[in-house]
Amino acid sequence: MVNVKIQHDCKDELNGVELRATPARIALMHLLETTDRPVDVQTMISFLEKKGIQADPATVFRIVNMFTEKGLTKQIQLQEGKSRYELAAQNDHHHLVCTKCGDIQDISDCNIEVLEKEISLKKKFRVTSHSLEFFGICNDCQKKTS
Amino acid sequence: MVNVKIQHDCKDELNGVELRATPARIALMHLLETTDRPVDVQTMISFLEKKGIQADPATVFRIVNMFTEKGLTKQIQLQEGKSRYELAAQNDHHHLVCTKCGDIQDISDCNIEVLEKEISLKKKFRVTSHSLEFFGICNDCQKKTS
DNA sequence: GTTTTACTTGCGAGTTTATTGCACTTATGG
DNA sequence: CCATAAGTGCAATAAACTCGCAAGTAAAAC
Repeated sequence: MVNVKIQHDCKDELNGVELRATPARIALMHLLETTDRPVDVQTMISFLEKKGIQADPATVFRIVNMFTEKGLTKQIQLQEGKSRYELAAQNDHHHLVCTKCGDIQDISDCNIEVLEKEISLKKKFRVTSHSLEFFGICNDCQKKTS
Repeated sequence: MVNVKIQHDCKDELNGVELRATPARIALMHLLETTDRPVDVQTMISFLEKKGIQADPATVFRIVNMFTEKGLTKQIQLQEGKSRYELAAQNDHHHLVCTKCGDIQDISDCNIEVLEKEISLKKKFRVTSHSLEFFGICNDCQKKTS
C-alpha cells in the first residue's frame, strides 16, 4: 500500500518545466509555496538543513536560477545586496520592507499599470516589468520604541 | 592673481557636511552633479583615473558611504547586484532601466504619494521611502531589432 | 608659514553573494 | 534494472563590499 500523500510533492510542477524532481527542488518548491514572503538563498539552505537535506550553496543558486529561467519563480532584490525569490504564479504585488526588523509584507492591487501606459507613450519605452518597494517602519516596530 | 574658478569646486558642499575637500571627493561630487543617471563605483573609479586621480576601490566605497550618510547622495539598487549613487538633492523621481543596453533614464512626477498614504493607513506601516523602477526596452533598442 | 591634529587614504586581508568546470551521483524513461 | 541525461558536490574564481592599521594630507591653530 502506497502512502497517501499528505501534501502534493511538486513533482508535477517540476516535470512540467522539464526539471527533475530531486529532494532539494521538491523541498524548495514547498518552501516557496508555503512562505508569504520572498526567500533568500541562505534561508533556503537553513530550511533544507532542518529537513535533513544538506545542499551546497552552489546547488541552491543553480536551483533558483533554473526555477527563474523556467518561469517558476521571480528573482527580486530589496536593496539588501542579495537576491530573493518568490513564486512567479503569485499575482502582481509589491513589498513593504521594514528597515528596522527586516520584515517583508506583500501589498497588491496598486494601479501602476496606469503609469506604465503613460510611460510607454510618453517615453517610447516598452515596459516589460516593474519593481516597487516601500521602505519604512512596520506596525510592530512602531510600537516597540514609541 | 588667483585663478578665476571656471566651475565651483564643491568645497562648500563638502565642508558644509563636515567632510574635507579631497581631490577624489571633489571630482566625484562634480561627476554626480553633471551626470543625469545614478553612477556605480566602477564608473567612478574610471572617471577618477581619467582625471589623473587614482583611487583605491575601498576609498571610493568609503566616499560614497560618507556622502550617503551625510545626506549628499542617495544609494539605489536597480536589480543589478550592485549599488548606484545619485545626488540626494534631485527631486523625487524614478528610473527606466533598459534590460537590453542597460541605459537608465529618469522619470519624475508620478503620484506614488497617494499610494503611500493609503498604505500608511491600511497597513499601519510608516513609509519613509520607496523605490520604483520600470524595466523594459528603450526607444533605441526597439529600433535596432524591429 | 609652520606645526598640529584629526580626518583620509592605500594596502592587505577578509566577507558575502554568486558563478563555473569537472567528476561523481541520481532521477527518469525504456 | 539499466542507460543516460540531468543534477549535485567540491574547489576554484569573481565581483562587490568592509575593516584595521599605518602613512599621508586638509584644515585649523599658532
